[in-house]
Amino acid sequence: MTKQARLFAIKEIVATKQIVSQDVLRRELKKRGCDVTQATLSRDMKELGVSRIVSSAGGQYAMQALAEVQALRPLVNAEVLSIDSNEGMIVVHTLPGCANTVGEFIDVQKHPDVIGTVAGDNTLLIIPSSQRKTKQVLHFLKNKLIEGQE
Amino acid sequence: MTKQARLFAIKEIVATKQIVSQDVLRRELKKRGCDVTQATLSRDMKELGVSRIVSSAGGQYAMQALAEVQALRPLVNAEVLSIDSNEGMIVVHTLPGCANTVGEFIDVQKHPDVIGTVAGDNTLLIIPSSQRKTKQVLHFLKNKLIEGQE
DNA sequence: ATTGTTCTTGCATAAATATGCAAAAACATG
DNA sequence: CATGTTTTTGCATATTTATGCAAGAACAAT
Repeated sequence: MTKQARLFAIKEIVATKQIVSQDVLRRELKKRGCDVTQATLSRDMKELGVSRIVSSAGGQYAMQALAEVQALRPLVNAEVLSIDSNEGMIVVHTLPGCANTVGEFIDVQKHPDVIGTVAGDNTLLIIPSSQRKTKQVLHFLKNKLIEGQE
Repeated sequence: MTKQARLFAIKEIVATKQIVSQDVLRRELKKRGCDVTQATLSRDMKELGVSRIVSSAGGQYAMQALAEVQALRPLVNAEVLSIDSNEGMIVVHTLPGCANTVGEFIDVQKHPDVIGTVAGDNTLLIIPSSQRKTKQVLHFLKNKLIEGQE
């Protein structure tokens, strides 16, 4: 697994699960076939701008807003946190305020099996032309949004 | 110096200075005549929702929004008007302008079967991880949003 | 005042995170 | 390919943060 893939996996895990320590994250990554040490994760999180948030309720990791992170890339890639789907639609999580940008980016592709997108603040909903096409569109989006190639 | 005064001083210091560790904060407080241990500050920051933010640029403490979201729970109850669903998604109606708040509240739960929420002004769409899970998620949300229990 | 209760704090230490350094891997160039 | 350069990583450990426990302070009710 490449470093880039690991960084994205970290974003996705942090966006969708309660991660309370780097060691928990390490185990989560291991499940996905990525075996690295806590030291590497400490460096990754610094690079990604993922921090531990504490409150009376407990502590967990979360992405910071893009503005706070002096992000190197003005790329859609940096704004996308995770991509999930169920049988009939696809949900993309983004940094706060970025769903719209990512939605427009997808719109201009004019993929024949994407009939529409709806953007909230940090969540983007993508509707495939048919439930049958969901997987196919999901694959297309992961390529497009993460690796950033055709 | 009372605890309340100290908590206020911490907020003020964190908002105006680069605080990179609890020990730096401890020295800053000492200048103002407040001499406490690092252990106390760890507890204070948890209570205040002040967290350490890291990025390539370095690390420093800042107030966090997540704590505020958790504190919203009592309000969420009042803002929710209705919860309905069809086979594949759930729609929550809220007071005007409140859909976003309720959405964030649901997001931070990170329920494994909720892959995302999209908020309009007074309508919130919730996407379950699978159509099979819709009923289950619906039940969870009714508990969480209406009865308001854990 | 006495007793019981709750809150706050420091101490010691456990737990978690960050980092210097060297090795390995990836990349570039002659 | 051989050689020099940069990047990535693990190891060991330093640094930083969190917490169990007991003592002291604050408060209440009798």
